[in-house]
Amino acid sequence: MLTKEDKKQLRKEQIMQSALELFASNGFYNTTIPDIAKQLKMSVGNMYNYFKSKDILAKEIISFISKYLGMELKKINESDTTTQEKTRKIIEVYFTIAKIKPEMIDYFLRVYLSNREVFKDGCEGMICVNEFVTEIMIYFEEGVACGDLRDQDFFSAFGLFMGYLGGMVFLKGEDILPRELDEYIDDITNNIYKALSV
Amino acid sequence: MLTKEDKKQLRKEQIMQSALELFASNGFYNTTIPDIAKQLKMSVGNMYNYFKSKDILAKEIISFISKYLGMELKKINESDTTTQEKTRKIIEVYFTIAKIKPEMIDYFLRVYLSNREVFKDGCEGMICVNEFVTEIMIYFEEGVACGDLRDQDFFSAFGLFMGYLGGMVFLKGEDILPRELDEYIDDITNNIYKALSV
Amino acid sequence: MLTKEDKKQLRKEQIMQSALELFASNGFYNTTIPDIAKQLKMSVGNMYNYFKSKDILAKEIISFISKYLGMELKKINESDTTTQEKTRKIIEVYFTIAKIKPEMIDYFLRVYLSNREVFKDGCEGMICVNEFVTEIMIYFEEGVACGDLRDQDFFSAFGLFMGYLGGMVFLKGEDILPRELDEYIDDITNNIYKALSV
Amino acid sequence: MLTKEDKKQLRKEQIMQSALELFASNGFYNTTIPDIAKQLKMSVGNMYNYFKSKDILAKEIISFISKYLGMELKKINESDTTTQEKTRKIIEVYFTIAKIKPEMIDYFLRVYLSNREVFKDGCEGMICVNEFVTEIMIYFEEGVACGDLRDQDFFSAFGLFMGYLGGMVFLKGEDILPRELDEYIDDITNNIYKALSV
DNA sequence: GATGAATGAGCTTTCATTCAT
DNA sequence: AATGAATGAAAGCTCATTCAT
Repeated sequence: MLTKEDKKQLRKEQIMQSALELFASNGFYNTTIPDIAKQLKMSVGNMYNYFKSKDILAKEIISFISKYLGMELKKINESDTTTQEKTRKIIEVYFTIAKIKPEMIDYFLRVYLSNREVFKDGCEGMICVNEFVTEIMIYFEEGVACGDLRDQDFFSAFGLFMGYLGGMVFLKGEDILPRELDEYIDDITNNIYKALSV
Repeated sequence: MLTKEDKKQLRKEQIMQSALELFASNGFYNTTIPDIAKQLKMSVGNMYNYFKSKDILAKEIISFISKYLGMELKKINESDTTTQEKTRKIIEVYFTIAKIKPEMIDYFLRVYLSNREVFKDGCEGMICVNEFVTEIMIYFEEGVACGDLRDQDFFSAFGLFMGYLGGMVFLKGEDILPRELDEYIDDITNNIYKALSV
Repeated sequence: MLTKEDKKQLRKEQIMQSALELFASNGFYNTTIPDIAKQLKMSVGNMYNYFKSKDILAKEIISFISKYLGMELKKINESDTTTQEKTRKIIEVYFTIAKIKPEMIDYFLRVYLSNREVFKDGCEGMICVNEFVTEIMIYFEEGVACGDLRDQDFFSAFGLFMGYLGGMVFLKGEDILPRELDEYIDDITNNIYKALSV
Repeated sequence: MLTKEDKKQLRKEQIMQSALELFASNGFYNTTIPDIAKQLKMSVGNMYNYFKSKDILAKEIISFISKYLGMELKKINESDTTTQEKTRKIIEVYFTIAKIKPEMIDYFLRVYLSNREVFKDGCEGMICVNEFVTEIMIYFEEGVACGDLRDQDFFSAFGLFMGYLGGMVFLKGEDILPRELDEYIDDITNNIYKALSV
């Protein structure tokens, strides 16, 4: 049977999931605590038994997402393939999540990146997206180590990779892309690999 | 001497400049009309003689920025150089603006891209950033036409270019980049050109 | 003991009563939500937990009044008397209410009838004063049925009856009437009955 | 040629006419001075050269209307006909004005009667509708004098007459009347005359 | 833990009126 | 007389958070 702790953790995750969806689709400032409570059929007051403030809720969500994305990337990093194949896999995973759990990527782009003031205290630098960034770093460093990727400043590579993918998902979200994200995978893999490889 | 029309236009631009700075540094929802008015030493009510609503103000600002950036890019497109050199110039201009008028790029990234609900009516698709996007399109198509760039989906190239640059400026803004933006210009030019060239 | 529902309903009625008084004496546009809240020693925000908007509050009040007046008239309609006596009773009831609960009649005349734009959505036609008008209709039709009243267009009779009574209360409110309303009952009964009877 | 005085008076009347229309159709509080100025293609500031305040403008308008209605009634009073015929004529005139210059009657009902606070200072009692009321009084007293009308309290008769007519126009305005106002003239004349005659 | 009424500061917007030109 | 920018107080409404139950 579930312990009290477990039950509380479960409830917290339910709240985070609901909040994640609402924040991602309506934005941080256009989502109210009552909105979240209503979606959960929970009282406003009780929400505060789980998260002391709206900001804290937002921060816990981004950590949660970072862990989730990090885990997915870890699988790729640990797989036994070429750097090129890993590059493609990362893009595929990113786009797949953008398709089946769009709220996650949207949260990343439209809540976390867009409202830095909310994350100022407690998520300085990349603290709250640490797991995710770490895996990208591993991907890059291993690529360099095995001689596939050029040895350049990590952030230069990171900006390229993540800026590019984020940009594409954003364009898709804005209904500006003429084709499905999947259909760009070849092009993008190609572009990124050409850019990063030796 | 200035006509009444001119004076009004001037005042509008002063308001836009002040609002631009405040929106860019504090975010759209954390900047209030009284904040803007106070910075201008103007009454709240009078602000509404120039812009009928906060949203409209935000929209006029993004159009203004788009025109400004578009103009800068136009100069590059019209210059007589190689595509590679143009690529570098675009990056330089982008980073220069990010340095001397950081509020412009910040507004782009943190207000325009981040609060789409505000720009929903009137800035659908890329209407309000039309001038800017158009110049990137020209850069790309001319590069393809003269055989320098690979002929791929425009958005795939656009996402790479703009996602990358935006990502770098963002990282800089977050104080995550270990070096100055300028110092990345070589790497980035290299990466982008490798990605896009034939 | 009172259930939560009951308590909420009670509070709603307290708010309606306060608002009714203020609207009736100061007018709809000269009564602010803070005014109402202050009279109730309640916070502005909390008011909105009971009524989603000032307009909705105004509409619920008129329905409330209509029901109250309708009930009073119903008693008369159901009493076993002559049409002439009923006519007098209606006038008496109307004037009595105008004396002991003047805010009700005033609300009717000075808020409901005077600010139609407020009641446009949701109170079209006579929806919100349905109960009241229905009883007048019953009075009239029964009077016709039993041969006491002339069979004429209902609205012609309604306009006479209600316009007349409203007009008198209005004149009283303006301090124009030289005598008390009660003292006009004979005259008015006489005039109306002469006008409507066969 | 027009003197300065005349020109000013003319302009004042133009303003009053525009304001009358706007007040009557949108209500006093929903009509702004800029609204009126715009309709007149005149500047806001200049409006204040003609009327020192919005309230004063409203008061001058009601006096203007009262004079106009008084004049029309005077013609009837001075005509050589029976009281019954005069009664009908008054109703006809009232309904005719309600049809061809609806803003006048609407102003009376929806601005003057409905926003007493505006007319408190300067239009106490019936000062500002004096000309109009006087003619009704003359109609009534002559009717009594010549033995056609019962000698009752004037206000009892006035309330009946004006309450009735006002009520009918109001019902028409609300689109509640099933027939045209004209078609009620017989009924109403009949009802009023039965009520008032000996 | 759970409820939701209560608070109150703060937001965007409006508008009668004034005043420099 | 004419303009319209400027003022500033005030309105309706929202919402994160608290607290009595």
